[in-house]
Amino acid sequence: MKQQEFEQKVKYFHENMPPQCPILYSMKIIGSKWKIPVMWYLMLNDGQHYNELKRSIGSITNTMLTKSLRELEEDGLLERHSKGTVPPSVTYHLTDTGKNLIYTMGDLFEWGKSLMEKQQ
Amino acid sequence: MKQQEFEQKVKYFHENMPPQCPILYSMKIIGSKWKIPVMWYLMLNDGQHYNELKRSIGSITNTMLTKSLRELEEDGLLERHSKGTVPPSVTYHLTDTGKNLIYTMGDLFEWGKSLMEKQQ
DNA sequence: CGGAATCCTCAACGATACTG
DNA sequence: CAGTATCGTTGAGGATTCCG
Repeated sequence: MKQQEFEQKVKYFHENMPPQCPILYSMKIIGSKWKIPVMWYLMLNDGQHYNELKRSIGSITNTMLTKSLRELEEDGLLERHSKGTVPPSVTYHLTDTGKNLIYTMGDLFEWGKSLMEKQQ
Repeated sequence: MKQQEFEQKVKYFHENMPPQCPILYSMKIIGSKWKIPVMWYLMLNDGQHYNELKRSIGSITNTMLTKSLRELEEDGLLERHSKGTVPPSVTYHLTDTGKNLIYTMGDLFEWGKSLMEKQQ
């Protein structure tokens, strides 16, 4: 990245900044401990059931998985599909907004990866 | 974004995933409350003094500003330049890694912005 | 199977005061 | 000017148990 590109980006940020910072807003939505893992394993295998997802993630508790799913649903990053049967059958699906988020994370993935490699 | 692009990204993530997830790694570095604001105001005006930066951010305490600055320095996102004089004169400067991070946030900025607009 | 309810712990953060 | 030191608070997250 050139200095000039950076300055253009700064200018763009400045001119397009709404009252509340969109980055902080995004971080609030995806910043809690299990949000990224949930989105991640749903990305790898969309439409997983609750317990399937729980096994994929591994160490998450019911409390936190439920809480994360509810919040992500409320923010429109995923959808909950229930069949309403007994026993229950519920699957979770990324929305376009959710997929866009994952896609958006590509650059941060690269940034973190190169920093990891630099630090060891 | 098309479904095909998304799937290519998923494939890429999968094939390039190191033992520890780079996104979680990044979030750990910049996820605490004041990291983004500190980087942000340093981006808007690089080379600010400690108290200048404190006034820019506004509501941050000494404790948290110092802690954030130390950690960001340790992770190589900014540099601390001290003149070693009395009274002290210290300025803070983004490194290339730090500038790259800010630049990288562009997509997340857009994602959050469009979600904000959608939600009200 | 897919959760809900409760209780508990600890670390992040804040408030305040002080200093070379 | 550029921080430290100390203490108090709060809420995110964990552990456990129970339920239709």
